[in-house]
This record gives sequence, C-alpha cells and structure tokens, in this order.
Amino acid sequence: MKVVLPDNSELELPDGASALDAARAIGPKLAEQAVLARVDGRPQDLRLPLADGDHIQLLTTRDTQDPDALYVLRHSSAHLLAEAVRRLYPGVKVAIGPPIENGFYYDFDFPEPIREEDLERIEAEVRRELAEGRSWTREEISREQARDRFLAEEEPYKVELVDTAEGDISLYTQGDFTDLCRGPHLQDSKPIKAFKLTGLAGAYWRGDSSKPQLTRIYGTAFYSQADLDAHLHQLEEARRRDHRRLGVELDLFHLDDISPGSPFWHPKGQVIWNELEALRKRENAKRGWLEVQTPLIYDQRLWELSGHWEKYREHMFLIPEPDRTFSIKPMNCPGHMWLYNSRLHSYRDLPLRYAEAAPLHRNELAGTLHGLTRVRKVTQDDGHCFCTRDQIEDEIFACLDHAMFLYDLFGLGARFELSTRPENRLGTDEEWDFTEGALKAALERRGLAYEINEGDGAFYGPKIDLHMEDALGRAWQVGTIQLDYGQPQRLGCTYMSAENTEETPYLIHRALFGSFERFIGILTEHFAGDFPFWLAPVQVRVLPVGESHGDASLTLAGRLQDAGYRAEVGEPNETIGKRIRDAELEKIPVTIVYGDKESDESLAVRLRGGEQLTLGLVDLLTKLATL
RNA sequence: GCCGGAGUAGCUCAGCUGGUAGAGCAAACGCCUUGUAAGCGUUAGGCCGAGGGUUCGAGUCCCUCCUCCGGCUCCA
Repeated sequence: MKVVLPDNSELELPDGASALDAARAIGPKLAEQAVLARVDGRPQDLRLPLADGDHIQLLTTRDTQDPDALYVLRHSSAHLLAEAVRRLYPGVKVAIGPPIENGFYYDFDFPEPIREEDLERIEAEVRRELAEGRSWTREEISREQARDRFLAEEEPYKVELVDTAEGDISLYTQGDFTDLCRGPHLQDSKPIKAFKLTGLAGAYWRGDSSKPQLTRIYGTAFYSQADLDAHLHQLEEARRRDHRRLGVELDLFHLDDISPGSPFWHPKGQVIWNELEALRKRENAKRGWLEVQTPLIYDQRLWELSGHWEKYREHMFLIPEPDRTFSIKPMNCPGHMWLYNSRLHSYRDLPLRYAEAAPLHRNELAGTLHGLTRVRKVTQDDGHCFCTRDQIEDEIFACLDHAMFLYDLFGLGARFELSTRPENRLGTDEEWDFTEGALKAALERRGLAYEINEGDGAFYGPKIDLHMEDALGRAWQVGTIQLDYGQPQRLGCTYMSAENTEETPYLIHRALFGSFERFIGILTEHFAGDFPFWLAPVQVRVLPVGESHGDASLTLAGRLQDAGYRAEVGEPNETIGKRIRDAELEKIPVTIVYGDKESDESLAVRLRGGEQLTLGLVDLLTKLATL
C-alpha cells in the first residue's frame, strides 16, 4: 500500500503498516522522535495501522507548540499521574484523565481525602517514573474481557465506562498501570521534559452533581522546561491582570461581606460605568431602541405567568408582605412584556424595541460568585424586540451588527455559538427549522463564523451566545441573543395583523455587553488596567513642580475640563519623581509637569508608559482629541 | 449547593510545639519646594472573619456558621 507524506511524495509500505513503521521507513531518528501521527488531518496513535492512500504527517518532539502534540504528551502524563497515585494510595479508584487546554487532569476516588501538600509527594513519584522511563503498549480487547478485567481490578468507574463505551475497547499499559483509553499515547515517556501538578479540586463523576464527587488533580506537561517556565510566567501575567486585584489597586470597586456578589462602585469605577452607559444609550438611540424604565419588584403573579416561578424561583430574592409576595426582578423580560401589553398593538408598530439597563438580582449559589464576572447584582444592557416572524432575520442581523460594533471598539475578539433545539421544547419542528434557519442566515449574512451547540437552546427558542476570554483563558459569556415565542404567548402579548387577525409577536432577548459588571471585569483584564483614554477615570493630571505653580496648574486643568476632559491637579507635597510614579501606577494616560519653564506655549506632557512631549496648549488639545 | 484551601492594620504578608500582636507600603502630621517611576522624620492604626467550646491562659487546638480563593455544577 501507499501513503502520502506532507510534501505529497508517496511512501510504499507493507499492508497493515503503522505510522511508526512509516517513520522507521523514513529514518530511525524520526521513528525515535515521533510522538503522534496525523492521518488525513486527525490525530492517530502511531501504533495503529494505516490504510492505503492515507495522507500522513508525523509529529515529533520538535513540534513543541502543536496542540495535538501537546495533547498526546499530556494525555500520557495523566496516565503517569494515575500510576503514581495508585501506587501511593492503595484502594484508590481511578475515573477519567483527559488532556485539557493547558494541561491535563485525572479524577480519583480516594479512600481518604488528600490535601494540597500531598501533591508534592505524588509529583515526586511521577518524577521517579520519568527517571526510570515508561513505555506504552496498546491492546484491543472485547468489551466482555475489558469488563471482567476492570471488575477484577475493582475499578467501578472503569466498568461503567466500558458499559457505556461505543465500538472496540482499547487499553494502554505503562509500568504496572493499565487504563481503559482510546488514546493516542506516546511511545515512551522520554519526550516529557517538564511535569508539574498544578492543583486539586472536587469534580462530579461525569459532571453530574447528583453523582459522587471525585478528587481531581490538575497538572501540566511540556516538551521542554523552558515551555513550562513560559507557561508559569503567563499565569503570573494573568494574576497581574486579574480584575479583582486591579479593581482594588485602581480604586474602581470593592466587594464586601455585607452584600456578597454586589460590588460597591467607587467614583473611579463609576466613571467607566457611566462612559459605557453613555455609549449604550447613544448606540441604542441610533439603532432604534427605545429606552424604558420598568419596576424593580413585582407581584408573584407576574412570575407565575412568565414561568419564572416554576423554573427560576431558587434564584429569585423574595419579598414577602402580609398580603402578597413580591420578588426583585432577576430579568427584565416580564416587565417589558407587561409594558407592551398596556395597550393594543398593530403590525405597524413592529418591530418595537425596548431597552433598559436596570439592576437585576439573582440569588446565585455562594460557591459560584467570582469578582465582577459572576455577581448577584447584574446590570444587563438589556433589550427586548417584539417583531413578526418575517422580521426575525433582519432584527437578529441588526443585533449582531450592533454587537460587533461594540466589540470592535474595544478590540475584543468574540466567539459565536448557536444553540439549537433541546430535547424538551415548545413548538413544532417546522417552527424550529424556521427560527434556527433565521439565526443562521443572520450570522452568515453578517459574515460571522460560529459553532453549533446542538440541543443547548432554551426550551422556547434557539439562541446565539457571544463569548470572550479573560486573562486567565477562561471563556465568559458576554452577550446573548435569544429568540422566544413562548413567553409572549404565556403573557398574552398580541398584535393585529394586516389581515385583521390577532397574532403573537416573537420576542428577541438581547444583551450585548452582557452585564456591565462582567464587561468591566473583562475590559479591566483585557487592558490590564490601561483603559483607553476615553474610559480612563482620570485622563489628565497636572503636577505643579512647587507650590508657586499651583494657580497656573489649576488654570490649565480648568481649561482641559472646559474642553470636556477629566483633568485634575496633584498636590505638590512629594517629589516630582514620586508623583510621576504614582500617576503611572494609577495608569493615568496623560501627566503634565508644570513648573517655571512651562506656559500655554510650552507644556511638558508625559504619556502613560514614559513618552515625553513638549506641546503648546492648542497642540495639546489637538493631541488629546486623537487619544 | 459540592470538594479542597484560606481569613491577622486600608493593601501585601510574618507571628514555631498555646503565654500581653509585628514589618513594608499606604494614611495623618511635620520638615523639604521638588523637573519625569519611591526625599526625611514622627504618629496613629487590629474584637486576629463571627459564634460556641477545650484550657489557668487561644491569633494559635476543636465544633458550627459566614466570606474569599482554586475547581465542579450553574450562568450574563
């Protein structure tokens, strides 16, 4: 048989030859360094037989940054971890251990809980394995054999995996550890040049909170120590950008025991909030969204009608009164529909777009709160568009366009996910075909790539989620665009059609920042606190060299304020060096030192980062306008 | 909510096997009047997360709760 190499040359091999055989045919060095094959673009274990005509590529220990090469390295590292843990902790049950984005984990069921300190011991054991060297062998056996084998080893999780596995069962063995595993794996442990355990956490078996909780050990591995160092450095950088840290350092906000999950916004943080709010209003006005204001608390009856009472009550803050129970709103939609229903509507009114950035309260589980990115007081840049079936695609398109305008403004990259019909749903298949089709068409018309989350839509309609990643590489949902026919029906929203029939409008729920809280958190990390000039809480600080320069400095700051900038004068009670340093640490974009040498004709301007300019006042104003 | 870890001054942290609570930065005050990333001195600052227990004595040991951190689940 023949296989095709990356340079399109053909290699003649005996039938049933593996990628490793192919490597040997090319050269012994390659065979030694090979870690993984890519066959027709898909990663495949070196030991598996190739088929005639396969396009193969051999990844080696030199492909240190290739995601597939790292995956196989880390997958094998996870098996080494499991081997070490089984040796050190007799009676432990092993669950699963896959590679992940920046490393790997392995889930165990320990007879006794272990602690962070134990990681050192485990890591040492893995190092011992690495020093000894391990090689992996692969075997394929029947399901029954696999079942018997793991039953004999008293590995109930493996037995369960065998029972639910599809296709043939493959096993990988290294040292005295055999794992049920699809692979692929390394030939041996030599390529693992850096190994580190990074953390310990609880995780439910199969991600299901009703199943037993296992202990997950996280780790990472690289093809070189330098790569591990670079990775650790990146983690350090992420910590430096952490919005929870920067929020306190830059005096933007703080969180307090007295109201968990609800930030206190300090004056400087509120400046950023206000700028985003102004942006929100400006763009909404341009795009035909009408600002409204609806109540914060509603009678239980409304939530019963909307379905929240049934589906969402555990997340709602209730206010029991003697004669009736109120709830603080966790979402704006019911209020907006109630507003819509306050009068009769004609098809001529549609699309009708209501916008409101009201504070919402959601009683999130205590363990899920996280800085600004997961809070209990949520302020969405919310909008609800009532429209006809024919208007859906254009309206979704407009929302996507609006979202991209905002994200581009900040240089943020977004990822789009289309969630389609779930198992439990309202509406006919024809209906879902149509609405999913409309969302797809809008995404494609706007030229946006998207992934599809099959079955992840809400029970009342499909949705498009917009994700961004924070400095630690965690993906956060920011915006969401959801199509809804069920709630308008439940609340009895109607309009009169051109044919004089009563129809139910479709409702598009839409938030583009997502929430101000989370969005500001992400922006803080994205910019590492160096907010763009228009968002900077203090834009210009004038530093008088001595007390005699105070009046001139005040005059200058006043002129800048008149021109619309947030300018202030610093106290002259420290050395200039110290005050420059403070301004840098506060990340103020423009600092002006004002002393004997300065005048309206000649100002000593320092930009954030250290660049210095000498500008007259007129040129300074021109310059500020470009920042 | 679940698993693991942690809560000491505004911030970052020290405080061993129980014996009257400490540093740096920040702050206030004073001196210096400063020229592009830290001038000098003085002072003040703590119910050691909350409640209970063990003990002659608890920041330190035990229990419960709260909050925070890393995850799981959930989610904007």
